[in-house]
Amino acid sequence: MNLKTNIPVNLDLTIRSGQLFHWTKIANNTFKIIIRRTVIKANQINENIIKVEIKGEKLDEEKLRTTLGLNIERQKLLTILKKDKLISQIIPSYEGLTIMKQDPYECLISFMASAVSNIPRIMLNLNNLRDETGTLIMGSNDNSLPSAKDIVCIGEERLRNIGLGYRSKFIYLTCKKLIEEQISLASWLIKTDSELLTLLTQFPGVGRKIAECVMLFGFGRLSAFPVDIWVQRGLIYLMPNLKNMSPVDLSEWGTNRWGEAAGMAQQILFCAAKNGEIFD
DNA sequence: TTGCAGGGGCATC
DNA sequence: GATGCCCCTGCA
Repeated sequence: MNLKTNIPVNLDLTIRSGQLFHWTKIANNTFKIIIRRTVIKANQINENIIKVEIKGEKLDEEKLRTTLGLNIERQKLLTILKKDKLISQIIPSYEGLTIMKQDPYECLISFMASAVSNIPRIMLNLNNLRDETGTLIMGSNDNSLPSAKDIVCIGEERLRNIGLGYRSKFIYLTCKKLIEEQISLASWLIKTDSELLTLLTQFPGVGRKIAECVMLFGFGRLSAFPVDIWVQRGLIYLMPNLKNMSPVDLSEWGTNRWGEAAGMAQQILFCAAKNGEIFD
């Protein structure tokens, strides 16, 4: 199936931008992405076409487009950011970047695993978690992420053996809470942003940063603005007068400044800072 | 080899 | 609000 976009997109840039951890590169411009019980092979044909093949559970075209971030109004968001004199200077390298849409539960577990870690390690931990405790996706060689129930059965010790360190306790307790309180994350889709932030930060091990990531990448809240060390550095480079603000305050600041384009702004800032582009 | 920093959060003061 | 601690991996 070919997915077309009206505005150029860059799959490679998007996938490697640190928003999704469940993927492998299998060829030039071709990636294998695991989401829930589906394996998506995505191959960028040209700047407006991505060819996809799927294994496991079916996803219709609309769902695939949403998953790959092709349905958000990027033209509109970029227009907002380009009017901002500060951030507009770093946009050109990242015009093809988009925000993908993950499963809320998988996104929550993934970003809990990301705390005080680094991308290679996060991907290693999550790969091992899937391989050792997930279940095989029919018609593929890949496992899906274990469910909350699975993780409760596995126990904290097993998570530690997988290498998740002190995050193991938090992930275990969060899954226990999900099961015991019969929480359906899907039912949170109708919550307001501030309600969602409050609910997410009630999970053990989930503070402002992780909650904002889950809102942005799992719930499609494009005005969320997660602030980690890289985004903080990026902001301070562009606006030195922000240097005394805490990450929590910067998060609010970003959402207030860029509104519905805040999520896109943070992703651009994150990439620019990590690539060393914003330092001279 | 060693030391350090890495997409935080929490308890304690 | 500031500080120490939680774990372990990649990297210099």
